[in-house]
Amino acid sequence: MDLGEKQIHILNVAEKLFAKNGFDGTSVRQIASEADVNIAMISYYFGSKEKMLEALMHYRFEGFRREMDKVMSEEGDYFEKIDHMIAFMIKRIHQNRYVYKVANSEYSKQNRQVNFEKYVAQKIENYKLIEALIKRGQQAGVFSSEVYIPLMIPTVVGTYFHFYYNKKFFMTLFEVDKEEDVDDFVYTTLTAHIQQTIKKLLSNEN
Amino acid sequence: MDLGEKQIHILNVAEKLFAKNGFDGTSVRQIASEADVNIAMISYYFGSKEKMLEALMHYRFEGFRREMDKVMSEEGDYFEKIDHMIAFMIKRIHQNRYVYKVANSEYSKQNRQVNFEKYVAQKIENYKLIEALIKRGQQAGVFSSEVYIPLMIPTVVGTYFHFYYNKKFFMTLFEVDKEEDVDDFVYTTLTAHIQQTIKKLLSNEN
Amino acid sequence: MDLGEKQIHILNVAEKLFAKNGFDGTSVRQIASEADVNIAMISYYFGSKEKMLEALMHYRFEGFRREMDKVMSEEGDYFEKIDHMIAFMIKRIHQNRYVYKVANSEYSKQNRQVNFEKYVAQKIENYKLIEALIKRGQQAGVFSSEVYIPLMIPTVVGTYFHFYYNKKFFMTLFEVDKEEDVDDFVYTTLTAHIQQTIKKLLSNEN
Amino acid sequence: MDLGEKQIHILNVAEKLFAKNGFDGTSVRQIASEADVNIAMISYYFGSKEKMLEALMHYRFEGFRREMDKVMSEEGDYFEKIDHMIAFMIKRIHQNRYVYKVANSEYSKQNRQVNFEKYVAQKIENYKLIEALIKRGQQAGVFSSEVYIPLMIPTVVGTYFHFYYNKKFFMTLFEVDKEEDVDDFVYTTLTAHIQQTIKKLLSNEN
DNA sequence: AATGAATGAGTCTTCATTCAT
DNA sequence: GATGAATGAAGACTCATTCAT
Repeated sequence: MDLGEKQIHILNVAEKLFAKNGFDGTSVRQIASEADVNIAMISYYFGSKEKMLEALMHYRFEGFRREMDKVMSEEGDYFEKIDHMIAFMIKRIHQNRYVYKVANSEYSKQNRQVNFEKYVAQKIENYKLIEALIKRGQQAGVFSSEVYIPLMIPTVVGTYFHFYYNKKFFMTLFEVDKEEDVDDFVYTTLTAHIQQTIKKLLSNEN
Repeated sequence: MDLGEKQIHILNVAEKLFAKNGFDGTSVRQIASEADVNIAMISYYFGSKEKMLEALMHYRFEGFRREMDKVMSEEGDYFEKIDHMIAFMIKRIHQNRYVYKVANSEYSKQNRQVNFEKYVAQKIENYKLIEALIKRGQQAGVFSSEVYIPLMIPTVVGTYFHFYYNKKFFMTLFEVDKEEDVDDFVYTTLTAHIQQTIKKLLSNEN
Repeated sequence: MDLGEKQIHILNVAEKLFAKNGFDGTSVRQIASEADVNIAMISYYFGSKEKMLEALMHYRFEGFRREMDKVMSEEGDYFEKIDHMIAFMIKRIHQNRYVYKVANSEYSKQNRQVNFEKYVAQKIENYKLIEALIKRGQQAGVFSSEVYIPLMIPTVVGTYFHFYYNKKFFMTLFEVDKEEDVDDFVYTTLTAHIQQTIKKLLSNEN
Repeated sequence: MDLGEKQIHILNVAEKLFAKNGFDGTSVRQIASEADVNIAMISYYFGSKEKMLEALMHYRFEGFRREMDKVMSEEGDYFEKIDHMIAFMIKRIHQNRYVYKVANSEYSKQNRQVNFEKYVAQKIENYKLIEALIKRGQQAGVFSSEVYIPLMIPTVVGTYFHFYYNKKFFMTLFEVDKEEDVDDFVYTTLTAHIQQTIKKLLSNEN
């Protein structure tokens, strides 16, 4: 599906509303009104509310694997590669946090009418990339072998999300008042924390 | 608010439906029908859908702090205390995973009509408990000081949730087919992973 | 029906709420809550919401005819009798304005479930009293004969009600600000206006 | 707001139902069903039940002042002008008696959600027209000065309404059986009664 | 290609009343 | 005599989608 300017505008509006009020909590009326577009356009362009979310996810997630591949092939030792990888993941997720939020939420529902096939396929591909890196590091004797590789994803990604969903709470603890400084905090302190956590976990010494 | 048997029954039904279909995705009709109760009872007992969620959260979260306090005062060295604490947290959260899911989801919404004051107050209390333990460990020279204490919560809790929201995916990687074995996995492997992660992070050697 | 203290209390509360929000606009819940009485009591005491209104009307309208009879037998010439009668009517109606308001409103509805038999019977009796007085005056040659006797009731009563329903508007025109001064205005100026109107209408000179 | 054919149809249906059963006593379901229109159309066209009433009032009251102005500028002496004015007012009000009934009823409620600003503004304008006429008559020495001008409105309008709300009763007294003859009665006898009343009140002789 | 009107199913909540105690 | 729990019907309104143009 090739997206026109108007479609993209609608997706941007929808993304923000979904993040603010949830998928169910956002009506197509709201989206149409905020995007200054006729209500019928959503069905017209995307077919349905659900398919609009699919289009949004595709639009945002596209290119993740390719870029991550590139990042991981940058020169550096294994720990540096981990650093790059985590920094990239957090940055990418943070930039697309709105879609991820809706995606996570809808994905975990049972009788979902949203099609997550592509989303899952991408998850698998990304996991394989990470697994491959760690296994190579283990074979090289740099990384500890006593580690649950699949569970490192939840630690990286889950740390970010639990922080972000409760950012008000945590930013108070760090005495960060301004909303604008959150981005900064994510790219510096939070990223550093996750990198430190994973690297220590992978380290051989204990 | 003291809950009668019927109220508790309704809350149990609501909890599962909320977890399955989301708060907005669940109608009071559905709840009433599944609980085999007249629709009007929800308003009668709880006042509104939102207040029912508040009642549910109160019902489930009550006692957390007291129990956690108890767990942390069990004998053992600092690392054992961390082990106990994490095991307790994961167990408690896993048992109440349904409410936590709804709570997290609704909490992160903007124009929410659900009152989260108690929920937030509890978060703070729990955090203080953890912070106190770690600071004592640091003063005793057992724990590393180069650590972002507040961010350890997201690492513990976020790891669990991101695992659980995507359990289908991760259980495939661990070749666990049966739904019943998930509980087991959470209490053994996942708990071990989180304990290992946090303990390595807190360790002085690196 | 003999009314206990509690019943009367409920009727007083109901009366005010009906006047404020209309009969349909007032729920038995509201009445029960404001009267600090169990909801079931309304049905228990009166049978239904409608029958409660009937009880209220009976309670308030009782004695009207007897008193009016007495007023009209006071000594004085025919015009003085008219003065006394109008003053009495306005006073009585003003005192019971709340019930009259509901009664009027409900009475004019079509598919009403409220029984207005007694109310109508009383109307007729009152009319006969007035008619008799005027006819006597006409026979005595004091009152004009070119007058529609039945239509004088609407002129007396209607003037009061249209004034009262729009009291805010008219009190502004008379530069009366305080709500408390309305009673005074009704008993002096408004009563005088109606008396003047009817007496001129009945006068023989023109 | 420009009204289409369907909107006007809905308003006509609503008007009659409101008059019959009151505003609260009429459900949008009823209106929609009687007007053979989907329920959602009421919200779609008017926004809400309350706003529908506002639209109805606007639709019916529009043009009153302009027409009344015209009527009052017809040639004739002061008393003839009063005759014309009263005849016009009664005719206009009688034609729109349904809306007036609801408007009066809702206007006198306390916590009303209906916006009556325009309605009140119109009341004031109409009053000024009447006041001006009477004052000119007084200055010309034709009308008595011992008269409460603002209270003449309640006498004109209130007489009509109290008659109409109790038309069954009064028509019995006049031995008018057929509903169709009521219109006639209003335009002849009732109008004559009101004209006579007001003119006698304004006359200098007494 | 794009739209405003229209739809029917669905939302939560409140209603007056009754029932068992 | 009095009550709190419970009921089924109805309340106004909003939903995502479709249709005729």
